[in-house]
Amino acid sequence: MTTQSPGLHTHVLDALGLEIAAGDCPPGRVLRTDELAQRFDVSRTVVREVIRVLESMHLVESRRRVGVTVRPTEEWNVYDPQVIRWRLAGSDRPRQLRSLTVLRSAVEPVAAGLAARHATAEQCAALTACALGMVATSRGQQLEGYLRHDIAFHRIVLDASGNEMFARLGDVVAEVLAGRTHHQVMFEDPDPAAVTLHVRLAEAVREGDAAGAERLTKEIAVGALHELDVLAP
Amino acid sequence: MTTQSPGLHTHVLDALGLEIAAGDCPPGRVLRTDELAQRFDVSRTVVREVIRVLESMHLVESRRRVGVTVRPTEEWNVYDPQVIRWRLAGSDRPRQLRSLTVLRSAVEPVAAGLAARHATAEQCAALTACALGMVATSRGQQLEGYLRHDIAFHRIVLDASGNEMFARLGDVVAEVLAGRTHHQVMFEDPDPAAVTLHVRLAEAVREGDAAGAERLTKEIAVGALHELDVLAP
DNA sequence: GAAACCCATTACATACGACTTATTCAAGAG
DNA sequence: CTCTTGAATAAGTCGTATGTAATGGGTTTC
Repeated sequence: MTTQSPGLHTHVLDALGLEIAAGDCPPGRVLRTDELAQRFDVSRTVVREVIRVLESMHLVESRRRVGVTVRPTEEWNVYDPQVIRWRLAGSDRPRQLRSLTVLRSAVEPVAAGLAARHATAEQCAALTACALGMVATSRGQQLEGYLRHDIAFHRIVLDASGNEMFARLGDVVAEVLAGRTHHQVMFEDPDPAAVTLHVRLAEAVREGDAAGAERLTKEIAVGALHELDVLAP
Repeated sequence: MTTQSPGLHTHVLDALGLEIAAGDCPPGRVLRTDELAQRFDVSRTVVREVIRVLESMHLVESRRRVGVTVRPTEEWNVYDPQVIRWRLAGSDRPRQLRSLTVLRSAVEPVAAGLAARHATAEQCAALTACALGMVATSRGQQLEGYLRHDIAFHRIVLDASGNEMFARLGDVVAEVLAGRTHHQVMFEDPDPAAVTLHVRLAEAVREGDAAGAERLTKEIAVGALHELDVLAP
């Protein structure tokens, strides 16, 4: 998905991005383009393009005569899906999941309220279908299927809000849900209460009940946060 | 601030980014690296680095034999501060301001609630100072000074929330506030009610009143949305 | 005549080497 | 001790050459 083509550029970018996001290169560390070219066995051209991309993500800063310095975490473009993926693959994945879940708890209720007002008939139908799919896969170790419906559900709500900033968080939410499912052991079936909440949320949106949709989404978010508290220190 | 050095790369990137964000290059339009190199009178190397950066922002897609195609708006990384700046400079600035203000109305109340719980003494002091600064500049055509305090105020709240995703929205909020102030005619003094709300919000955070902070921030957001409704169609 | 196959064209992808420029650091002059 | 100056350094820029994949047309085949 991310690596559309196994090009040289993509490979080096991913490797470097992962290293930096994982903290292997602490802030202030300087990288030399020549060294990187040698290390990855690519030309300086490719390295420079990668550096430029990392620079646009504010992960590094390139200055003459000094080299490429890793910037402190607070300056990274943490909303870049690529950066999110790199960080979720690293060691502080729990902290990252918590930050993102708190963000979800702020955004999704408002988005759901807007969705209740603006959702089209097609979106309502799709939402109900996803909720049904979640019910159908909620028992019997079908976590992968459940995850797929869960992701689609939240993406539709964000899209239906009619706000493009919300809509573009669909990828972020997908990463969070996938990360949560794949992180913890997959022996447990999803929380039945959460399934019920999703079904009722689909109803609320269909009926245009903005306040109800917002409240139900808040409950879902609280459940997600609580789940994190239980499973992560 | 953004353009630290008037390098060739930065110049071309800004020019192309602005063009695309402004919609001068509609989605599907193909650009040729050779043409761009000629147009900007730079080498293909520079153009390719720029293209790579635009590609990482999902503004364009580069494919062999076909060229660099502009991607549809829905796929852009609209949380990239650079993209936000480009779009705010373009023609659909009102729409953009509305989207971002709705995002603020979702995020900032929750952030304020968290800030009331986690703010340090220094942050509380700085918040109060900003509120005082807003009061001091709220009359007599001192909009620039008011804006500076307003931006600092919201940035502190987002920082004090302790959530890095919220904290990183400080730049976005700054762009929105600056865009709003510089967009509308600057003859009018800021809304006195908004000033009062900020003062009370600083108090609520200092007293650790999370619910109050959240409610006050919601009121500020409602005011901002209403202001947009009045000034933009 | 339609579908499958092949090949030449095209524009990006990668590489390499030369030169430029800004920045730093240190040595030397005042 | 401060300021100036200059040498060293690593990124910035450029031009060119070659690799590579996707497209479009032409040919073959059934």
